[in-house]
Amino acid sequence: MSTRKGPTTRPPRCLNAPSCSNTAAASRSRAMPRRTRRPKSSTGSRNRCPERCFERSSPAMDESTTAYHTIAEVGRDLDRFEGKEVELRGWLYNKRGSGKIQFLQVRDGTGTLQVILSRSDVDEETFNLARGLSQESSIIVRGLVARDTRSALGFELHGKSLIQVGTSEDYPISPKPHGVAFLMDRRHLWLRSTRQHTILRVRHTIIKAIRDYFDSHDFVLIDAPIFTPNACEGTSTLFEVPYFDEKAYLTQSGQLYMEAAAMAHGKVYCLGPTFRAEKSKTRRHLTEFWMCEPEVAYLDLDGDMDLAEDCLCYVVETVLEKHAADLERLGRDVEALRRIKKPFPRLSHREAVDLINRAIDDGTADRRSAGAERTTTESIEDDAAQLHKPTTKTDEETSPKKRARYDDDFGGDEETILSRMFDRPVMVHRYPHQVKAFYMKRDPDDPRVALCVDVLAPEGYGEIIGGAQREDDLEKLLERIDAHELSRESLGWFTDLRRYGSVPHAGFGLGIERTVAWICGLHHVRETIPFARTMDRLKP
RNA sequence: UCCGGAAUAGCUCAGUCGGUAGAGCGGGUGGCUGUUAACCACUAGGUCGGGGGUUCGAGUCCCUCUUCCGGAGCCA
Repeated sequence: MSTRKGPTTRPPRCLNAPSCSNTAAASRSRAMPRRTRRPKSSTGSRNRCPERCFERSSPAMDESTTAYHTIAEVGRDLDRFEGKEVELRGWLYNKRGSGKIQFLQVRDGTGTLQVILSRSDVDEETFNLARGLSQESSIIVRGLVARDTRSALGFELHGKSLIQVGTSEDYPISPKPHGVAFLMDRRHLWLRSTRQHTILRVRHTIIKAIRDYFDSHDFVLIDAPIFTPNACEGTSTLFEVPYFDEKAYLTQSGQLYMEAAAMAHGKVYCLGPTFRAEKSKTRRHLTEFWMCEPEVAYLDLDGDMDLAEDCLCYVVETVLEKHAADLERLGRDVEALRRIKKPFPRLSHREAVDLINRAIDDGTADRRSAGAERTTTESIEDDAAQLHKPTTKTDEETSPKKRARYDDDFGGDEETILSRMFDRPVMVHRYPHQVKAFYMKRDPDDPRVALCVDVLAPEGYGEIIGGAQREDDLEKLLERIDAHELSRESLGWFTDLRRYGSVPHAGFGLGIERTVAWICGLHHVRETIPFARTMDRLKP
């Protein structure tokens, strides 16, 4: 929907264009919106729709002083709008009132505003229409903008007229807490709830910040394919799909393609969906998730860590600038986010293992998982209710003391312990090579480890970035391919990159959903993506 | 796949020792001119997840299946 500032200057367009183009039957069959008050207008005959649909009588369609605005627009420029009449188009979020006054909470996508309808200000038909509105009815309201300290936004609207555009009967998500399964089944509606609305707006900002960061550092966006002929990393389970007469797989990483692109453009990144068919059932796993993967020619591991650190700081800073109040409302400890500043601690895997084991021995290891103190329920209001819910107990006093090992990857527990020791992301580098992907370069100073890095978000959130310097030597790469029992032939294009002007290069993959969960302080990644795909959820 | 937990009104839940089913919210009706998850009164709403068993009697005990939730492994 277009938004206009100031009075309408171009001819208004019928919102309902398809059904207005003289398809009388279609138009008649749809519920005729109830219009209760014809706004005074002397030029109402212009732009009339040939059918008797509501657009022609909508206040917006008349050339009056009232223009259509969003709640955000009004809030941004309150000095200009105060005392002016505006029109809002949105949905009824909640309603309270008496026989003489009605308080409508109207959301329009940009915000939620209270509209007051007094019996003394409007005609009876309008007042009764307001009284009878149900949750999520779509409505168009006109009224005067007024400052008021009783409003959370600092202003409200004194309604003068009201049109119901669409009805909404038995809206399932009532303004009370619901269970996760119930809400996930109705994710298409849950998106409208304040909390979910806020989270997806923060997600938008995070993705935009990531793109802005790379764009402003001379990176080129290169889109990686979704269909791939073979496993990129060989370890994870892939989704297999028929591809004409052969089999294809949904990509689990754009990484290899980014290596090719980096040899063409120097600095590149991709940002797209990734698919893993692993049967993971945890709060940090999805079968379909989004990843940003930068790749840079002539970059070594230290440079790669610099890049990851700088990028994350920019993203956090940007989110804090735009969403500090939103994060507060989500229950996020904003001060903890403000501490996310360079430099991030850098530990070798070996040092990290020692640190973890010392903590386990001292009994200071904190295994609680991130966000565990909160339960996942939701009301349509901000999650004040959630914060008052009884805490769930998650301390695992009985958990066996499993010590970290030099020759093995971290488990979730170890990651959690480590990430709780620092107030900013931790970069753990040089993991044992045998637990890492074939394309990672071995450390020339210690062939037991790979030149790789995992960035663990603090507060128990764990891994949000995995990166590495890539093996640029043809012979060594071929050895790795054989050792991992991958096909030299199908990776021929990839090994070509080492035949024709190979250079040191590095990159990483940043998980969008885990980053959103961390920044928003969420318990589970399923709330960070509009329509989560998990092991046992493909709907809606 | 493995280990735990759960399933009762549209939703969130309670239901004691095995004795014929409860609340709040939501819906409906009425009341209230500044409400903030509004409030007050009245009202409708149930195959207690499916199947089997024990018992005079099962929401409650046992077996089984299904679904969901949490966790592990793997990973971003």
